[in-house]
Amino acid sequence: MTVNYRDTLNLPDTDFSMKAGLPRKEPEILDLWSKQDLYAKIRKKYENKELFLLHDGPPYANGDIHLGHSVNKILKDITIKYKTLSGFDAPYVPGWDCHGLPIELNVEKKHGKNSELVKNKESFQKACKEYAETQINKQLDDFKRLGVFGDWENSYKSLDPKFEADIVRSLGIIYKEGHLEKGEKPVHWCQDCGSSLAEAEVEYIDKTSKSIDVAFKVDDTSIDKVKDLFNIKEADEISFVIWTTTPWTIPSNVAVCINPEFKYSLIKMNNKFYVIAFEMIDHCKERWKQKFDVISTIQGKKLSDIYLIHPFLERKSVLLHGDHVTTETGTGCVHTAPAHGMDDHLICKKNNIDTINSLNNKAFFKDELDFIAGLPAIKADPLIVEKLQEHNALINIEDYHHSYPHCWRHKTPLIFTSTPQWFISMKKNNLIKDAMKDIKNVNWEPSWGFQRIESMLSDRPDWCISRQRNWGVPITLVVHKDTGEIHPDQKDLFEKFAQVIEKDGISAWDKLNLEDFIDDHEEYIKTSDSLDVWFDSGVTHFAVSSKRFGNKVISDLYLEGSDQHRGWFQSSLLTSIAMNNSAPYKTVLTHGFVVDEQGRKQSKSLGNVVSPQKVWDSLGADILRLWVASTDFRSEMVASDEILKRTSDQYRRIRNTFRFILGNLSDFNDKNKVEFNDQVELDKWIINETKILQKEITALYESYSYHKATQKIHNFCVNELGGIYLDIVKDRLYTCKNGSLARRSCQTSLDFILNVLVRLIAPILSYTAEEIWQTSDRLNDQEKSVFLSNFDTFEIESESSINQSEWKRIFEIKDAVNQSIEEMRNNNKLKGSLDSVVNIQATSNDFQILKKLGDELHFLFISSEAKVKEGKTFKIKVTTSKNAKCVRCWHRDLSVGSIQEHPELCNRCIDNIENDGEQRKSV
RNA sequence: GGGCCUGUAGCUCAGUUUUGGUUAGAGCGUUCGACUGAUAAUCGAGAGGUCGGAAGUUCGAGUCUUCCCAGGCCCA
Repeated sequence: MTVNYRDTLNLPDTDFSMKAGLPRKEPEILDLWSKQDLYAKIRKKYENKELFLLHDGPPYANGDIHLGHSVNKILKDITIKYKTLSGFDAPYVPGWDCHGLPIELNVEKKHGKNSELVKNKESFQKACKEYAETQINKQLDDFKRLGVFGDWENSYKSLDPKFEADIVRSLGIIYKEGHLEKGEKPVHWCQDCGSSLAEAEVEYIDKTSKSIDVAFKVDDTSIDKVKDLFNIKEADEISFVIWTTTPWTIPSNVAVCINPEFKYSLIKMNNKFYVIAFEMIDHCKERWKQKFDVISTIQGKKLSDIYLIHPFLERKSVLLHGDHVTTETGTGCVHTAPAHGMDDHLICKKNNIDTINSLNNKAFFKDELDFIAGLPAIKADPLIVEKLQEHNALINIEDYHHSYPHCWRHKTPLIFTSTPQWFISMKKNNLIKDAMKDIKNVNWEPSWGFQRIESMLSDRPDWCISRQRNWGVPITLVVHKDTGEIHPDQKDLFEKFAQVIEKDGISAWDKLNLEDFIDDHEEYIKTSDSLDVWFDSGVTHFAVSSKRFGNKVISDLYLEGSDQHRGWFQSSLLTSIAMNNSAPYKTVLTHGFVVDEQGRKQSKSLGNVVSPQKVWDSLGADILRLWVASTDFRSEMVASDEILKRTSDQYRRIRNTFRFILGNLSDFNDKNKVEFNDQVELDKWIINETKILQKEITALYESYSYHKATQKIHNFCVNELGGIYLDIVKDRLYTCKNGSLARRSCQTSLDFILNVLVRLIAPILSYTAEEIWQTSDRLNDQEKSVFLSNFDTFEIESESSINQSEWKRIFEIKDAVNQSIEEMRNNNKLKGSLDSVVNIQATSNDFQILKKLGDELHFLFISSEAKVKEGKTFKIKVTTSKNAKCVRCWHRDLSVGSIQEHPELCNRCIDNIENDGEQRKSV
């Protein structure tokens, strides 16, 4: 280029860099948000708007946050930001669950199990509290780093004395409503914890146990009856054979169950007589490796009112009927120890048979059984087996592999044993019935959430809320020291104790003197159990939502992982029904778990864990946010290096689209805006497309379909913008006269797109949206942050000479032209599309449409010339332009070389440089 | 073992309900090409799928039924 015509062009100019550098830039934006106190500003702006309450389920205050936490917080944040931009008052109060065993174990580990600090309850509680607080601070920084907006300074923590007091008050209300019950039921017990465990603390791991088949002789009082039933005369004694995998429970046996619907057979083996289920004969032969004869078979239901004798204790054991008896394995006769099994417990309760527990309240064998006295339950197995052998009651012993409950912390096998516990009863005051009814009024998202919680509720046992631990809220009950009866004033005592705890924390319970509260204090004692931590988080609707957003407020949304159908969704539901007779939420939305590319769960041992910290340090939190948003969170969410790389690609495309738009708006302001009716037709088209997009995207946000929203935004950048609009419009932006209508019309559209798009991406790409906002004065002059702006609602403009469906057809033709140009390229007939001349023969309809573009048709194809004529068929002919190339606009035109002053330029460019500039109507 | 859920191109997702219907779509990536005025960017074109598997219903199945396989959550 002899003359520097490049300077006569309007080329893009922006500080918005192509390379994002998110790991460096994001902390700066975080600082900016913090400095301008953005969250408080948002609250102020929306204080009188309609409330949208997303109530945060508290993560446990232990350990670094992992990808699952990130998914959960980001989904919540996207939702909150979308609702905010939609004009709702959508506060977010994050919280933490702070009591419980894992924290105790960490503190024990840190200070030593036998240290003075740990042994003293008060100092131990203090240490637990301090530990939890350090964990919270660490997690808090990480949650903030994700770009999550919330009231971080006023987050809720279940360790706050005020919160602890509200837990006590909640229990008080539940007590008043008649749902509390003292019971002695078998619970999972961990010998290492010295405590019963919640369902959530139990883990099933494969284990090999000793399984034994044990003979229970028929008692003298019943032998004749049994002989009659089986029609046998010669037998002196007959035994029922049971099978169990827990020999240590034999001393607690009080019954043997059979299924009345099954058939039972009398068999003769080694000259002795036994009864087993008919269906289990082959199974037993195989397991026992014995031959035996079947003497006779009768229906199970005939075997009633029969007593057996315990194999080595002087005690009778009764034969019971039960539907829970199956023919899956064993003998069809089930050893029943109500102290150590839920089915056993229930069937004995039904038949009014007392529980006998040979374990003491620490799950060691009581003194009365001298051969095993003082042993922990499972350790007694070999001695029990020996004892059975001595009494000729052991038919068979073998290894048995099964999935067995283990402690989630210790990974050691649990036992099931009865201890005195406090329960929230499901039936006593219709709690479960009311809950089952109310879940029908909740919107479960996805809809199968309903089936899930329904089936879980329908078979759930009473809720054991007692824990024999130290780091937890005390069950502030006062009971009679002899009878165990609850004090008559208990209803009022809850509030009194709550006030003490609110002032001095949970340690105050151990220190307070009953004489300060009741007159008959000498007759009563304080209970020492603490509350199940699930109770703590279960009452956040009371301790947090009700307190901050109005009494008995019902949250719009609970949003947690699908595991919470058994956890928090349920504990919240049950306490809320018990306290307020209503579910605490209107909608429950669940997300799946994070898995690796093979669909397996992420675990340290598999080495497939993606750390969120690494992601935001290397790629940026916005990439993590985009990954969360672009994944269908309703099922498992796959995370891997490749997927994050794809996500970065997607991000770059969106970023570069903004960069291009920002670059071409550097000289644009409100005064330059062109009225819609005066705009070039193509610019009108993209404005309408953008409005349609906005409508679609907000609808997708509304239905939590973030992955579809993300895809649509990206596709818009790629297809409508990159592939069509921006590509075509470049010519006009760069080459038209600076202040010309042709150029300003286009900038008006770009400005519109920018305004709409930056808001649409803000809930997801929060950092980038803010960076864009801060880069552009046009945006920044509206509000100081994108999050102080709102979505607008738009009407589709119809004052266009070419409507949207005609444009659709035009772009189909453009696709066809592209293919023809490509063919020419492949044949080396031309290189760039500006080398081409396009001739179209179109049928009537197409002709009428294309004609509307007039002389500007070639700009549509980015060719140097284009003509259309009417014909019977549709044909495209692409030829190579013979004309010289204009060095400024790169179009090939006949006029190039014909003007003396500018021999390298075309007429159009000269017009744009020296005269009024060209006119554009359509393209 | 049971309940609920998932399985469509290398990757992320549409399409599966109310309505079973021509050659199953998109974007990314990949390959080839163009441009060098969005440049570690952008534009164009191409390749890529026995819709987890099998059987069945039907004139016709990604879509309906049954079974199986792999995986997830929760339980036992």
